Amino acid sequence: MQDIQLDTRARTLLRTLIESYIREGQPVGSRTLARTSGLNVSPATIRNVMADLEGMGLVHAPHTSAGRVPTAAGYRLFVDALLEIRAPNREQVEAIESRFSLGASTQDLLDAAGSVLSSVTRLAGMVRLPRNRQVALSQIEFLRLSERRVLAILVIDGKEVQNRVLELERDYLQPELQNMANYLNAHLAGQSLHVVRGQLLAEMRSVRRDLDAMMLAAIDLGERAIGEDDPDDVLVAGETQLLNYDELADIHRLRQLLEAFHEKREILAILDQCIRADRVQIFIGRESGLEWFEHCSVVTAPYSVDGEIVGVLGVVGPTRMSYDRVIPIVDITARLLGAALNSRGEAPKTR
Amino acid sequence: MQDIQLDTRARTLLRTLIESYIREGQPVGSRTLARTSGLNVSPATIRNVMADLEGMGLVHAPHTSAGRVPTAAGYRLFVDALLEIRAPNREQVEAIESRFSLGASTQDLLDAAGSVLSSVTRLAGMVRLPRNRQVALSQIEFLRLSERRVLAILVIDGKEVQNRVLELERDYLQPELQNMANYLNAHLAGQSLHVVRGQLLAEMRSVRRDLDAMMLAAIDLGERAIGEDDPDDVLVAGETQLLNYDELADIHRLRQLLEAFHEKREILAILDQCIRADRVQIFIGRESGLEWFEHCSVVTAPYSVDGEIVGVLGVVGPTRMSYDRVIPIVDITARLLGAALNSRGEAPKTR
DNA sequence: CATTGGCACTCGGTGGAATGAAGCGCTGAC
DNA sequence: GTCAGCGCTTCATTCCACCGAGTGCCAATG
Repeated sequence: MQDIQLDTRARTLLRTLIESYIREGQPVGSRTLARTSGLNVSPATIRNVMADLEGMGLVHAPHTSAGRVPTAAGYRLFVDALLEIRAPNREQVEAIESRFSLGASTQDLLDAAGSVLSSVTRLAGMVRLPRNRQVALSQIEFLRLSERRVLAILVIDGKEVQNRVLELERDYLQPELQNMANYLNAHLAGQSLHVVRGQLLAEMRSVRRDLDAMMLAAIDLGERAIGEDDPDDVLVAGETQLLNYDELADIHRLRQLLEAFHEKREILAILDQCIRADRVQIFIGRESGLEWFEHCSVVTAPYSVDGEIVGVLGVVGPTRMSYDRVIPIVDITARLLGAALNSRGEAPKTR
Repeated sequence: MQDIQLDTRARTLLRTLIESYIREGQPVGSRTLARTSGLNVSPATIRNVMADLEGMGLVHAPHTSAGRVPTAAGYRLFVDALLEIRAPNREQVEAIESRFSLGASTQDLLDAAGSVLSSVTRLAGMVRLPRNRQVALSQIEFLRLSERRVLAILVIDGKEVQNRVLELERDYLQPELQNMANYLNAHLAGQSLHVVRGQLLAEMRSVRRDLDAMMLAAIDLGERAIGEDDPDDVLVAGETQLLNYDELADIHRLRQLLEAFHEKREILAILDQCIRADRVQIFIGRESGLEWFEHCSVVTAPYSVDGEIVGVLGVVGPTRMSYDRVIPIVDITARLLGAALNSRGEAPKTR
């Protein structure tokens, strides 16, 4: 895959070819290209160029006498160098924005993002749930369930609530637990979860002897409550949209695809690859490393809160999706989701 | 749809026809029937009988010279009168039983039930989540989140935890909340949720003037915490199994089907119809009231805890599913799920 | 009267041939 | 380098003939 210098004409042709193929879904012949490319050349000339492009592996003829179809490499070059991103339509932006209602919970916002992606792009949407490392812990409480089981309640951002059942070695009475919670709240509330965790660990290691037994137990308990992080997960929306695309209509493949969405593990793997990138990323066909993604592409963008990337969202669809439309939508959705999550951040501090 | 008296021979023929169609998925001709029915009659005779059956609307010929295919009415008669349920295979029962691991949470058990149904029957499984009216409330706690928002924590069966955020008219301080929780726990813990609710309402109405302000507030709070029941929901598993059946392979229908599973509302409606029946129930084709169920059947069975029906589970598949295999599986799964939920019921009382 | 064998008829599916359209490669001219 | 033209390849569609499965009807039979 050495990168190849193409003259302007070849680039124009490749671009119009791909655009046409994305629109029509059928091999594009030289005559069509001659008409639509805007260049003033004859089909014969175009045929020559196409032969070159085929030699470079950018296009491919399904059979001797059919038009050309872009290859994965062709798409790659296209999105990297030839694609003109449509300026995001103002109405669309507003339409998306309106789906993120102001008072919504994190879960609602994520759901909304998934459904926006899927409905606006008519593809399958997916949202990597945010790591909650950097969300602020506003309160922690313990509740004795039974002899050795304690329910830890984490209130995050003053809104989200998480429960965890802890199995303990000895029995704690409710007043004890109350005290520990008070201690932890006094010291740690308002910090982000991973900071809290770091502090707890640090305190446990270094200043152990300076603390009385209660605080020590409190720290231990706190660490255990925070430590067992939920297994990160991914949210998928509108996978049935993919039934609309003929090239995926092979029942067998389709089943594989839908099951992958169900399992989610592989989707997760793809999204995890993107979490570092700070802008829109595109995987074409097998670039994702999954064979059954042969005819699929993935467009993702990370979203961030407080300048820190907390998750990724994106869409999956046929390789011939209209990137010019999809890319800005994914981009905007990521931004707006980030913004929505952000604006909701000022938790009313309690106590 | 007057019920029709069929002589033994006609019944035998209808049965073998349907059995054959379920196996092969293709119209059944008179010769095949003559061979497989076990009756010692010629194809010609069978043709006469088939003409009668067709007159009664039990079978139908897709075109002049094809074999016969059962109609919805035919299936109905078949499952009502002709079907011989296979005795549940002991190994299968054990296989299913083993999927309900002993210590699992309610959610896990329900998931397991869905996945068992889908994998064993190779159809789409669904489980109506149990109404939690009759599960015992073992503990209730309140946690002040911010000025007017209180988190109510319901511990059910000593295991399950439910959170609800209540928006209140005035500010309550944590000690106040603690008192109210104590009061409620003392009076109500261990009762089933709907009993609790009834008690709360009764007390509020009748003995209002005998209670001090605190208890009154406590009762109000308790009522609000319990009152907003989660919207009941349904769990769907393995809907991609349906992609295996040719008769549903029409992409368009398939999409409708999968989207229905996604939406779940219509599935819910079907399941709700079954919640009263105390045994396996079967809907064939349009009997469910949904046109797009044309070629689908639904087999359901309620499951119960403590003798009280708390939910329904079942499968959806093509009309020509093998009822003799599916029915006992659905039946057993329902029983085993009930048993598993039951054995887990003895909540360790706290406090 | 129920049963049966026979016969003509009707469809749907299959396979091959014919036709047409789309499009390419190549060549030779400008 | 560009282009028109020619011949070739391939796929898709159509048409037709044919086969097989299966029916409906009828007349014969016990």
